[in-house]
Amino acid sequence: MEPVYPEFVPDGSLARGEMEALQDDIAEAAVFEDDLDFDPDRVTIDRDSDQRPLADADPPVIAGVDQAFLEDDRAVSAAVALRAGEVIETATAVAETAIPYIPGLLSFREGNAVLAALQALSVTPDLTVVDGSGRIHFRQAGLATHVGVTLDHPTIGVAKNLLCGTPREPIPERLAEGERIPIEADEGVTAPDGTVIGYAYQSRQYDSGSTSINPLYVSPGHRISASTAVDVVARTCGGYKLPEPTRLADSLADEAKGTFE
DNA sequence: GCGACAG
DNA sequence: ATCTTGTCGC
Repeated sequence: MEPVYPEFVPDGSLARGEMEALQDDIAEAAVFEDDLDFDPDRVTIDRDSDQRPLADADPPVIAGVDQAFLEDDRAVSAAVALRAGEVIETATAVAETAIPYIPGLLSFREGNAVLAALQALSVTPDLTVVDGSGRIHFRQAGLATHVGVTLDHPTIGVAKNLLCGTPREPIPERLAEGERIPIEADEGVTAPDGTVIGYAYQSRQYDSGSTSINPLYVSPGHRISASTAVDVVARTCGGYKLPEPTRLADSLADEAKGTFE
């Protein structure tokens, strides 16, 4: 995979206003509806789902990317590609973090590392799960959207915290596993008020007890709708809070740090 | 001026 | 994100 729109490749030397203007352009080019080359219902991490003799096609390849940071100004990005829960390829890459972490401008800090890791993959995933937000972003151009549009590749953003937007209903202390609550655009988002820009999704929950797990915040990156994005994430979670592609990329990024030190 | 803010 | 051992609760 390589950039289809080089003009969207994150440039950390831009002025803040220019970065935000670029995000507006990216949001304009983003497609927040299903435009996939595979059937999302065929997404699975069940290794045995492919044992049917007459399966008409291979399950789609889903990739996950995550970053870890070196002590200098470099980010290590790891990409893991899976087909039916089977790791078929991994790749890592490093890139400079031109700017510090600034809410709303994350893609200008980590975007190049992500693009480098995805380019290092020889396989072209059918969809990539990115750590961070997609459409749940002030200008509807979070890391997942920025990367997806730049590559014109289907992406989903999975964040552990909500950046902006308003839950349709207050998030309870404890959500049951599988529950999803729409996140709607408000005054702080450049989308019509009430637009569903993502979902709070409870990927895992303890059966009972005092402690509970927080939900994930899933949003479309590019070429997928908010509801399909949650469905896909639900299909890739296997007993852990994070979807398998992201979880594996997370640990790989940590291991890879030693390689670039 | 205050508050809120992915990783 | 990152610094970090044990520890409380499934």
